[in-house]
Amino acid sequence: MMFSTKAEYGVRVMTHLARHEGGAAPISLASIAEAEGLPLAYLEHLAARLRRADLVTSRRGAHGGYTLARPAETIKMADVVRALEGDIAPIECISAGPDGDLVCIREGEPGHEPCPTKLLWTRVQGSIVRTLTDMTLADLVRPTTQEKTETLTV
Amino acid sequence: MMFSTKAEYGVRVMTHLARHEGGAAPISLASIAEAEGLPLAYLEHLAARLRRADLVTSRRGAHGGYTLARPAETIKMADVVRALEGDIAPIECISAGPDGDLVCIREGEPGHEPCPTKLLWTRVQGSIVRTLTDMTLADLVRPTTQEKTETLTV
DNA sequence: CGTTACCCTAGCCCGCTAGTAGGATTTAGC
DNA sequence: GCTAAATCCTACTAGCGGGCTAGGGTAACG
Repeated sequence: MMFSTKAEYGVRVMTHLARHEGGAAPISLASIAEAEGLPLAYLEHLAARLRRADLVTSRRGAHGGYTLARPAETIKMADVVRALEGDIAPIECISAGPDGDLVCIREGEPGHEPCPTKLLWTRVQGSIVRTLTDMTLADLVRPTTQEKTETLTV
Repeated sequence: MMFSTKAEYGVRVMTHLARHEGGAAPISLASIAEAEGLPLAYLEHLAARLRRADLVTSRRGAHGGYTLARPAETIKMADVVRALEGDIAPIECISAGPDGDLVCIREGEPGHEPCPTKLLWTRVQGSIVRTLTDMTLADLVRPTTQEKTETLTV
């Protein structure tokens, strides 16, 4: 398993919001929880993460709830997943340095070249991030043209 | 974090074997453990997985050890990772059905269309599997042309 | 002013990861 | 054959993170 249910549930919350966004009326978490069959108390944590990442906006009080912070077309799934799971790294040894590019933990220890495996993990990371940034929330909501056998076999 | 140290250590063992495979003499786990700075007892578990997957062959007794089961060029990294980590699925709800293609857990429950998010996870899964099957062990061992900024920024 | 919702903090349980421990078995070399 | 070097196998464990629950505080609508 690679992503936890945080990503799964959170993405489902986002798609629910995107689909039922008719008027300006916000949607309560409780109704989402019921519709999706997910525990409300847990969703609150995830909603908090989404809000802190400015992906949704909230309105408190009666008839309050959540709405998307911006149009679904402009919400990259990479941002959603990152808000929920934290940085996207396939493995501990690889992480994003301050300058933004990927570094191996033991890079710099003299005589100790970076993991020979760095090439592998950076490629995996790259392909994940690439597919995630190429998709927007709108892609998940579209009338589902169900492009079936587009994926590889395991 | 997506892959555990099982994948990391295991891949390092494989690259170590690929690089130091001069003659027919097998390489002991103890020497690998020392060279890579990894705990021997733990590597034994990983070596067992690699052996059961027919990726390495072992010789017991004095001067025993491990060798690659076949040339590095023919060893796909996807097989290595799968041997170590189990099936490659980005998330619980998606798994490989008996027929080989990906199914959503709650697919089939009537009225309940598959996760609207299935498209997302299958694409992520596809891209991971694709990069992993496109690389062989030989690619990790080559004189490392260090293709630096090929990866995306996080 | 009460109800409806979001918001925050704290904590709990369980399974898995990352090991350790200890022994049994096989082989090479003296 | 004996011994040392190695793989094999099973069992056990500490710790941590995931996946929640609990309980209260706070803003807004009617």
